[in-house]
Amino acid sequence: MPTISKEDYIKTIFNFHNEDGLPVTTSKIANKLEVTNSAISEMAKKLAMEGYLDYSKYKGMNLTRSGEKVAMQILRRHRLWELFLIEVLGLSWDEVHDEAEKLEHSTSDSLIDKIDEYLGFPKFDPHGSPIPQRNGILPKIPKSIPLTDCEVGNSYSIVRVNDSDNELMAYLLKIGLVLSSSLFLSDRLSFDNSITIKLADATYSLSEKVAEQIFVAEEIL
Amino acid sequence: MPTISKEDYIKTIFNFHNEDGLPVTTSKIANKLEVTNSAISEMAKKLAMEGYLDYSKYKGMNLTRSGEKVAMQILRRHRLWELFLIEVLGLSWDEVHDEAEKLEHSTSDSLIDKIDEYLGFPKFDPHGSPIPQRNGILPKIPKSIPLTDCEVGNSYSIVRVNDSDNELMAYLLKIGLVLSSSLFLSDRLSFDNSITIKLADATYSLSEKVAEQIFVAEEIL
DNA sequence: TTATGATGTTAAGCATGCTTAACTTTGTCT
DNA sequence: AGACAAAGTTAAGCATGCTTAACATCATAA
Ligand SMILES: [Mn+2]
Ligand SMILES: [Mn+2]
Ligand SMILES: [Mn+2]
Ligand SMILES: [Mn+2]
Repeated sequence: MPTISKEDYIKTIFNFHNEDGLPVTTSKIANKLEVTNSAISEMAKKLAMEGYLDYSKYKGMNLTRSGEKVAMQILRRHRLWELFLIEVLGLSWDEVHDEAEKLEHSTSDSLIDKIDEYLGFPKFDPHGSPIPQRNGILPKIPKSIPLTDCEVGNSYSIVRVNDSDNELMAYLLKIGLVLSSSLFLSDRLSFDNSITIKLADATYSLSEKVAEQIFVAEEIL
Repeated sequence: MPTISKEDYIKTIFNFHNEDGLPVTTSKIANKLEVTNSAISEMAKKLAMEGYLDYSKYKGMNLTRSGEKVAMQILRRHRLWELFLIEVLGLSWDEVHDEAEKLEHSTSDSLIDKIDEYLGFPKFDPHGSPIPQRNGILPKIPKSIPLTDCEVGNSYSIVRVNDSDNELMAYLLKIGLVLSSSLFLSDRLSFDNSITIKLADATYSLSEKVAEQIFVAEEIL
């Protein structure tokens, strides 16, 4: 029912709210969607009018029940497409996000249900995010923390990666930092919060900004 | 590069031109796309400016080389998706056109090439229309005539069906009039040009408007 | 050949989703 | 508290792709 733009707004608001539980700010969405703050302010009014958002000026936004339902629908489409493109059509880890970003707006419920069935009703997408089920319920995610919050000297396994920048994805794929791989956190510079990690075959230094995108669980020894 | 609207305009112009070789009229496109004539006139000017059309007022439209290239691209996406949805995801004959009508605008060249490869580089879609190859070349179609031009007393096999109305498609599927099936043309009323056909299991009367959508080849006995 | 209806085009206006520029509110630091 | 910068909002305007209404051209038949 909503337009393509509105679907992307609603999805983005959900994702930010899901990160920290706080009302989502205008600037965050503007930055993510690469439009100006004023576009967000205007759209927020419309989405609130249409019942998708709770919004009061200067106070940020929260999805209503109805908005959350839309968000689940779009995330379901996005994440099932990502998995399908990798599993069935052989696209690579770093290509699927951009394709899914478009396909998520052109897929009927009946088609996405067929894809879900074809894949065997998977619970997680290729980057470790949970796939909303047909009933709108989001599978429980394994406990994980961002690499920025980890302790030097420990080993971790990759649980989830924020896939929204495909250049970053291509880099992580290249160095072998993919889902389920192990890493050892060997150092952190307090100068810039950059970290040093050991993967299977080599050692890499990652900036704080990169480390923020990577979510891990403590390795069970 | 063109917008979704423009892609649909260009595709529609190609299809009409392909039918009879004449310059395509404003009304035909307006009728097909369910917009007013004035929307077509305006868009024709823009598409001509952008180099996709030859167009002079009151004289109809023809695609340029550049317009034809776009048309091939969109038809390729549309028809490969239709086949893929049927072959891989199990959608039915009458469902795929509407899905493909949306997906054709959200599919990168690299993704559609993967689909093409997955299907084994097919030459025809599920309704008998040729699928443009990666190089933009349209496979040669088997010689066929509309059911309206057939002779009473002969047998024919179904070569192609115009799939743009999904209610009609569902009806044809229901009565077993699908690709490659045989029919015997037993009667024609000159009163309304309706025809009577015998399929494997039963006899049906089809209006002229329906018969126009069905293309057949004389059965080799 | 001229009237007439069908077909096609233009003009004005609207909704959507953006922009920039001007203005308002908020949070923070002194 | 007061000042200042950051964040957010509003106003005005633009492009796209439609609409309706008015106007232009075409085809054709008396
Ligand atoms: Mn993604
Ligand atoms: Mn999207
Ligand atoms: Mn079709
Ligand atoms: Mn389309």
